[in-house]
Formats: sequence, structure tokens, C-alpha cells
Amino acid sequence: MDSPSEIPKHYDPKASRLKYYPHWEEKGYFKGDPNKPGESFSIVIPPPNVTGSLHMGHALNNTLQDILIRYRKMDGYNTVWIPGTDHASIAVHWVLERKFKEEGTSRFEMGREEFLKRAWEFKEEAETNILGQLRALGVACDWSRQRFTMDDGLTNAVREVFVRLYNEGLIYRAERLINWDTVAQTTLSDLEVVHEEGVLGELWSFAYPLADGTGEIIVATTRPETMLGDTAVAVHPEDERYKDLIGKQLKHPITGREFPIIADEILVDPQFGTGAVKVTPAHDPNDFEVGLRHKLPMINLLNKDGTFNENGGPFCGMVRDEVRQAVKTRITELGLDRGTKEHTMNIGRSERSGSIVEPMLSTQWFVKAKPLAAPSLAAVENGFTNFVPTNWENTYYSWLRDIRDWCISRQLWWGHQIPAWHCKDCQEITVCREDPSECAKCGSTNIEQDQDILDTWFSSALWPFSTMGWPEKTDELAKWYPTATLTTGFDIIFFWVARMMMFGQYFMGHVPFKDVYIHALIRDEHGEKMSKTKGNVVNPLDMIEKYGCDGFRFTLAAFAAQGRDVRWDESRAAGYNKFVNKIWQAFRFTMGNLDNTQVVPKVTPHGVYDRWIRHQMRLAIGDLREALENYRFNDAAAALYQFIWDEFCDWYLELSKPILYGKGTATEADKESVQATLIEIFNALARAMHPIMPFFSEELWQQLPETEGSIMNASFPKVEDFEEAPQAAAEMVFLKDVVGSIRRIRADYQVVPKQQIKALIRTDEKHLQWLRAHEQSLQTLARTSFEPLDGSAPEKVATQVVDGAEIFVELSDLIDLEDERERLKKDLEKVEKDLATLNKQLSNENFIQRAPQAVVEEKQQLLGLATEKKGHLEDALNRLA
RNA sequence: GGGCGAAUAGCUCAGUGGUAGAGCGCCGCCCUUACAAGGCGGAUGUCGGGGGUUCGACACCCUCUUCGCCCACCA
Repeated sequence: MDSPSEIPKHYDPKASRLKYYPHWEEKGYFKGDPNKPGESFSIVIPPPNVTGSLHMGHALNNTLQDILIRYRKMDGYNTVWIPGTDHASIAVHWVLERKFKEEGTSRFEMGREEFLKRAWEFKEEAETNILGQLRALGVACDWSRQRFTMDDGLTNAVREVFVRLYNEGLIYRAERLINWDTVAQTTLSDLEVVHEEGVLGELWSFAYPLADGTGEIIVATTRPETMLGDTAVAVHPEDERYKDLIGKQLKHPITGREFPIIADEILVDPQFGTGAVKVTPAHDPNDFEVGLRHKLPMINLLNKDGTFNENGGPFCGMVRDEVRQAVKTRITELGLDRGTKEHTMNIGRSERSGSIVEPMLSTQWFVKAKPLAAPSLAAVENGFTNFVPTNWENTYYSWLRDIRDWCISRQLWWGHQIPAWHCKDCQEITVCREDPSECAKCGSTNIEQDQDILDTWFSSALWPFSTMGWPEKTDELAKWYPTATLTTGFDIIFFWVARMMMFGQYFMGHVPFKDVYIHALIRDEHGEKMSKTKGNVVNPLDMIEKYGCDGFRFTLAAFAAQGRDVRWDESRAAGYNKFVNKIWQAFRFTMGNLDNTQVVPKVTPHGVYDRWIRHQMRLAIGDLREALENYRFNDAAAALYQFIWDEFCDWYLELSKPILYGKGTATEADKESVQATLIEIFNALARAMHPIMPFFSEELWQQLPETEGSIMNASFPKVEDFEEAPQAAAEMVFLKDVVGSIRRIRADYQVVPKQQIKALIRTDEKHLQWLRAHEQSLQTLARTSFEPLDGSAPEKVATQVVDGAEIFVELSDLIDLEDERERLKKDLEKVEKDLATLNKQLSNENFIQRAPQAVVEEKQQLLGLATEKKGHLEDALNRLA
């Protein structure tokens, strides 16, 4: 029925992907079942934002998770991979508001209801898009469990968490100094403020006159406009220069307000500047603390949009930069300017809008962080959760140790509205699970829900358990929480990982994941971070189109060394695409050399090559498993690559040819042994490569004889499936050496490749026996016959010395004795160098005594071989002399 | 100011104390019926510098140089 010609000449990755993915999904192979047996291995996807499209980070991240899930599933674990998306509050706002701007409108103009309608429409579209792209990657997500951070279940979980934390005093509402984004018009958490370093600015000094007219005090600032909100000048209590001034009143030269000179040893460094500091409690974090300590008035200068309010006096209605200039002008006019110095400083900008963040006094909701952080620190210290690579622990620790309260309220609309109701009669706040109809304190029905929404990371922090049905007690939580591994980038260790730890421990009593694998950041070929604005983004879908999904995934795995970042190098993708082709061609060869492509010959492999390649397969499986279990994806890729290309294709397939073609002494039984081995190796290989190359391996699996169902449900090969064969391995080392030597002679002397050669080989009985057994292989791989040599070698020969034999090839006219001498000398130098190293080591008493016995023996053996080789090379040289 | 990381072949990068590796590129030869998207052979390294630990260091420790990243409220 099946003939070899039915296997296409090239693998079609797109066809396989379009064929198998829907099939897997339809058959329910991605579905997890918490009631099935098997040790749990669960993953929750880092939910992609419903804003953009798949980028290289997603591709890497999800490929690695898919590798883990597929591997564990094949290995008998009860696996599930829960997918979903994140509503990405501020990111969606930002995208939409830019869109609205183009349309000539804004969210404020259209109002909350219309905005949310548009946001949901946008979400649907974006979600469909990115989930489709994820599917194109081949991910084995359980789509029946797909969640969204704003779906009903998760919204319910968010409310439950909020209410409990509020009731337990871990969420509170207070007036604090917060970060204000004047463009997005919302608060930001500290993490959403990015600090731009080394910005060249100026430090401007001016004088505040004493109210009684007896003098002045000079202060300096990088933000002159804030002086409108100054309510004190602070000096160090021990500073002799100012001791007499403490307690005196200053008169504000613009607003006319009077305020005191105070002493504060925390704020003031007497060595810096003039040693006197202007204090603006409503617009500077340090000054705010001073304000609390000294009960200073706090004057808020800003409107939500960043314009100055009535407290700005004459500058009311102007924006920051205008006020800054106007203040300086006015002060100069008043004769109070005391000079300007260049000054490098840091500027905080909004991660999203890029606007300069204004510290501002405002009443907001906060999560009390310290009590939540302590257990999360301990959990990693005690190894309940492990970072891979471990050095990321330090990053995690350092943030949690100095954690500050988390401002969670946002003046945005797309997100979870805060479940708090303000009573307009008694001002009391009612926080509860069900929407209340009246104030909990006074019973008034004149209540209104808080207009703010929660920071988008609040719901993300619940992801590992909210996706499993919490707060209900579900089978999913019982089986799959905690999850096995979180795979993510280092950039969200604080935003997300740490907060999942805190909330997971608080609400579930256990850490949310056993391992946190921090993967590399993929940069462009110049080492630059990929970004749309730079235009250096590599689109994963283009790569899938170009190199096939399997080749692309293999490339990502091969890139994923445990480091910090990697540079994208498309030539490697091209290389691994060739690798896929190489396997495909080997597969065609295999299938083309079966007598019946439906049946596996029922024989035990007995040939020496069969035993050798099975031995190599055993080693490769061991390496592969170890790599996968330790998140060493690049080692896993290398183990496959090396075995398939260097051992299986380059040697085993070539060695198998004469046997399959019945050449030499090969019998029908030998042929069947090879056929059985080929199929068995391919069968195991398909399964071994499946986690990395799901579609390609399925394609092989479907064509291989006597396979059933999908490869997704097959088992991952075990080391014990293939027995050791040290004898065959030793024989192959020798054979490879001999073949290599003869090939080298051919290349060195440009012997016409088809020309038959006869080698004279001087060796011992054991090696001679081996040579006789491999006569056919020497013929096929090196086109050489051989004769044992007893006495001395003829004059005009090319010589090669290998471990266990001396090889001479008579080339009569072709031989150039001068060249030959040079080559031999070079070989000799190399051996002598090795020998010197070995001799030095072995003559060192300390080495003999202290090095492990095995190492010493190995060196002694190497010394013996090198000595023998040296002798043989010298003999050869002497003959030519 | 604190913390983390990197420096290995022309390029991009692996390397887990025991004689330096891969891919791409380069130089020869070869269309041998699985694969020219291939085969065979070859060249290329002061493993950033300097100390130290060790029988032995590319690997561990210290230090310096260069580059990168993260965190931080110094006016």
C-alpha cells in the first residue's frame, strides 16, 4: 500500500499545524481533569494583555511553558495549562485614548458608559487576535478553562479579596502623597513610575525674607514652581549658622503667607547646599514626612490635569513649566534670585503616558504591604518557592524587604470598580460583597459607589487561584494549587510575581508556585530592546511563516540558556529549519527502506551498529530528561540536535546502507535488525522531540508503523528503554577514528574520491578483528580496503596514527614527502605538547595523592596512548628522513 | 548611593574544577539513489587584565577595566 514515494520530499510545517492543532483541540487532548490520577503538574499562563499582539517575549515564554506541559503530560503527570487574558487597565486606556484623540474626542467627552462599551469591543477584538496567535505557536492550553481578569468569576474573586483585606485592616483609605500622571489623570503605583537617570537640570537658589525684615534665608530647588506650596524652611538643629533663626517666621514673597523656620535633623544634611531646605509637604515625599512631623499645613497646588489651582495665586491656570518660569521671573524682579547651578538629577515619568509624574497629596486606597510581604520573603528563603536561576531571589528579596504600601486606586474606568460605597449623609464608607442599598452605619440610601477602579495588577495577583474557581472550594484548587512553575520575565517580578506570592499565601495558605523560571529577554541583533517605536521588532508570526512553527520553537528553546538576555539571530532559525529538514530526509530514508511501512519487524536488534545507536539513544534521552527537568532548554535542544545529526544521520544511517542493500556479508536477519532499529529510534525520537516540536513529531508519528492515536498521548521515552552497549561503543570509537584517518589522507592528497584505496594497517589482534568485522563499512564510508601489516611500512606512504593502530596508504606518485613530513611534524608537536602536560601532572606527587583515583587512571591511560602515538609518529618521520 | 549581570573563534553564543565547544561565516574537495536546505576534510582562541584558592581554574574567591540592567525621596 504505502510506498516511499508517498512521503513528500519536504515537510510542510504549515499544513501540519493547520491539520493537527484543531484536531488536538477537538479531541480534548489539551483538557485537564482534576479527578484523574497522576501527580499534579499545573501551569497558569501569564495572561497576555488584551492590547497588542504576540511578540518575541510571548513566543519564548509560551513555547517554554508548552515544552514543560507536553513533557510532563507524556511522562504521566496530571497536567493542566490554564490560559487567559488580562484586562490591562491603564494599557488599554492608553491605546484607546490615543485612538480617540485621532477621532477628535476623548474619554472625558464620551463619558464612562460609552467608554466602557468601546473598551469591551476593543477587548473582544484584541483577545481573539492574540489567542489566535498563541494557537499558531501550538500551545497545549486547556481552552475550556480560558479566563479573563474581568469575567464574572474573577470579578467575584477580586471583590472577595478586597472585602476581606478591608475588614482585616490590610486595605485602607487615606490621604497620602501619591504619584500623579497628569496626562492619564490617575494615580500610579511606585512601580509604574520609571526613573530617567542623569537628566541635566538646574539647581536654583533664592532667598526667603524673614517676616520681621531682619534678614533672609537662602534655599535651593530643582522645582521652583513648588515654592508656591512651601509651608516651612527646615534647617539642621545643630547648625550654628541657623540656630538663632529656628522658630522665626518667613514671609512668602509671592503669596504673602507667613511660615516658620523649623529644625529637622532627618530631612536636612547641613553639608548640602546652603543647609536650608524649602519644605513643600503636598508635593514632595520627604517634605510630606516633615509636614507630618511638624504638623505643617499642606497646600495642594495642582488640578487633576496638571494646571495650577487657586493656591497658585497669580499663576492659577498655568501649567508646570509656565509656572516655573513665572516664579523665577517674579523672584528675580523682587531681587531674591541667588543664582543657578547645573545639576544632574533623575526624573520620574509615567510608564504609560511618559509624562513627568507629579508627587501630590491625595486621598486614595492602599494595601498595607509589610504584613503580606513577610511570609513571602520567608517562603523563598525556606525554599517553598525556588527561583531559576537563583540569582533572581536577590531582586525579589530586596524589593520585599523595603516594600511600601501599595496605592491600588486608579482614576480610570476600564477595570474593577472599587466595592466601596460612600454615604453622602454621614460620610461613612460601606465595603461589602453584595452591592448595598443603604449605608451600613446610618441606613441612608443616599449612597454612591466609589468611582475609582483597582490597579490592574490587583486582579493579576489572584490569577493562580482565581482561575481555579476561588473562593469556592473546587476540585481544581485541591488538585492543581499550588502550580508547578511560573514562567515569566524578570521585568514583572515586582509587579506580578511578588504580589501573587503575597496574595496566594494570604488567601490560600500556600505559595502559588513551586518554581519561578525567569526566562531571557530577547533583544534585537544589536542588543537593543525590541520596541515598536524603535521599529526593531521581530514578529514571531513572520518567523513561524518563514521557518515553520517547529523550527522556530526549536530556535527559541536553543536560545533559552539561563542567562539574562539574548540577541535574536535569524541565522540560527534558518539553521534549525534545516535541522527539521534533515530529520525529515532521514525519515524518508527510513520509511523508504522498510519492506512494509505498516509493520515493525519482530526481531531483537543484534548488529553492532544497532546496539551502538541504541546506546547513544539511551545517553541522549538521559541528557534530554535532565535538561528538561532543570529548565535547561538549550541543553535539551542540543542533546536532540547532536544525537540526530552527528550520530544518527552521519554515522548510523550511513552504516546501515550496505546492510539494507544486502552488500557484503549482510544477511536478511541483519537487514531486519536494522529496520527494527531504525523504526524504534524514530519512534522514540518523535516522542523525545515532541515537547519542542509538536507538529513535526505528530507528523512523523502518524506515518510510523504501529503507532496509535496522537503522539500527545504517547509516553516520553525512558532511559531504560534502551540498553547499554559499552563494547559496541568502544568498537565504534575505533571505527570512526580509522574512517576519519583515511578521509583525512584523501583530503590532504586530493585523492580522487571515487578512487579505491588500500590501507596497510599495523595493529594488534583485537583491533584487527574489529577491522575485519567492519570491512564493508570501511569500503562504504572511506572507499578503502585494508591489509594487516606485520613488518615495516613501505617508503612512499601517507601515515595516520590513531589509538590502537597505524594506518599507511601507498599513494606512489601522489605522495609529496615534504608535505608528509610537515604534516607528521605537526601531529608530533601536538602529541608532544599533550605528553608534556600529562607528564608534568603525573610526576606531581600531590596530584597522585589528592586527585580522585579515576582521574589519575584516566591520565595514565592517556599518557600511555600518547606515548605510543608519539613513537609511531617518530618512526614514520625517521623513515622519511 | 545600593544590588545584579556580562566580557570565550570573524559574528551570535553554550560551557555543571580534570587537555577549549556549537551554529553561522571562512578555506579545500565532492551533485555518493534520505537530504546541495547536503556530505567529507581543514583553519581560526593570550577564555577582558592582575592577584589568590586548588594537585589542577574558562569555571571558585578578591581586585581592576569596559559594557549593560534593576532599585533608591538627597533639596
